[in-house]
Amino acid sequence: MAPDRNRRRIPDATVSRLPVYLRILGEQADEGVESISSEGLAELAGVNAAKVRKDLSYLGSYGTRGVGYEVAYLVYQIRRELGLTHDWPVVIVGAGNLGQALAGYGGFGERGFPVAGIVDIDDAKVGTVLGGTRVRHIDELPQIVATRRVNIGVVATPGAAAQDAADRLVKAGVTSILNFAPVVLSVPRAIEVRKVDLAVELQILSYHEQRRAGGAIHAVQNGNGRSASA
Amino acid sequence: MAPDRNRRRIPDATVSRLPVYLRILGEQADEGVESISSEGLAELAGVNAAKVRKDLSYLGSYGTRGVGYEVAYLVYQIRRELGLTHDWPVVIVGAGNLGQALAGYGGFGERGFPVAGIVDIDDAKVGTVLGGTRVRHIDELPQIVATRRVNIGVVATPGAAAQDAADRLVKAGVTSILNFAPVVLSVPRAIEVRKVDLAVELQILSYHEQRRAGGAIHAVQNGNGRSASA
DNA sequence: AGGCACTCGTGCACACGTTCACAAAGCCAG
DNA sequence: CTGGCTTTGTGAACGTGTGCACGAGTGCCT
Repeated sequence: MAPDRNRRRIPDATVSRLPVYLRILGEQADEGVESISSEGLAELAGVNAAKVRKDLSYLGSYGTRGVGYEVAYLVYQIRRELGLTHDWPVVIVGAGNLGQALAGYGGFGERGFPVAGIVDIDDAKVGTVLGGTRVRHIDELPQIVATRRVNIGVVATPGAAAQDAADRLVKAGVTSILNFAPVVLSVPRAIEVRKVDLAVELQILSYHEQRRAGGAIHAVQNGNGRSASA
Repeated sequence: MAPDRNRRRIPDATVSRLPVYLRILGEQADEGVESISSEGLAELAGVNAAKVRKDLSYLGSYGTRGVGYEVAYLVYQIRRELGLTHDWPVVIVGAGNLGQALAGYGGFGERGFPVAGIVDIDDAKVGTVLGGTRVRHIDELPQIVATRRVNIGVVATPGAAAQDAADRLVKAGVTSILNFAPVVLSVPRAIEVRKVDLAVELQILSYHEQRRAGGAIHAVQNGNGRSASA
């Protein structure tokens, strides 16, 4: 059999960095770079070189000592591990401000996540066209999920409607959800949920600003010493 | 002096959960709930009760044993700790799909982060009105930041323009940045950067989907056992 | 062929975060 | 006032993630 089949579990922290490496490697490939060292990649990703090596070691030993990593091969391996060897169509629930922006944003399809459909509960919105996709009624959700083989749903509704949206997605057969609504979704254990909450992000920044202002006499004034920040 | 002035450092993990508690407590207050236990709050936030207690203990001892926490007081304390006692105006760079959605989304101002301005480098977009705010040219950024006392900038440009946007924000005097562009920003150490990357989130979901499909014979079929997921 | 410079892969120690478990503290009933 | 019930606050154990430091390969140059 193959040396080791994919039974190794990759730590969450690593999984969340692999997409960053992948994007950078893609850019490097476009620029004609064929080989890259852990230190070079680390610099571009804004992380520690040892971390890069450890992260990549979970995929297997795909580097060459004394040389570095072959960019194209590494791209292939990361894509394979992340399941990006084929497209994952997504369905968007909610055609408000955010849903429209998401549907209109081309970057989705380009990166392997084509919008299979966008639905809303409001009849006034149904029928309008967003980014080449016609808004359909939420009752058509099961059909869209089934015929387009959708596994990933995006909740882009107001908070009050989010749990209902999630329930419908789950019932329709979706197994992963990306939630933009500011609520904690309650779903069966087997469903993977990730949350993006703008208010939370801003409040975290607010905490640091407040701390800066309220506390230290040694208010950080030193302008320089650049550091890459994820 | 006061028992202990705010010189305790709150762990990052806790800071990122406080906004969630805050929102839930606000909702509870609106429903007339006056007191809540760590277990009740934990349930609503989808976390462990011990974690809630430890998180809240970093703010001080604001609970009452045998009873729980007084909702209104806790709201006040969390808001104070997060620096939400006053508004933090934000400036948005980039009036594309995302920038428009952010400006149009009312929830920003409501939560204490009014949009002080939105700028773009494209003259064609300057002058259009989004969510009550007129788009101005990016050259006006320093003026907006100065006159409106803006500390927080939002980068909503395409990837290629993001570093320039960040540079301009920093030069204008912004000290925190929320970055939606899929690039690692290089900024002075003193600047706090948080990143929101949709492609990364989707790719993480893809990883789990791929794992589900490729691996286990014991494909998780058990429909129930609800769990709250952040 | 041998030595040297370079870079990966990883064992190990440390830091951070989570969870358990329990004493301390408050409330209430009788 | 006492005893019992509830819930907080936190010490301690555990698990996960990070970063150093170094052995082990690899390629290049002489």
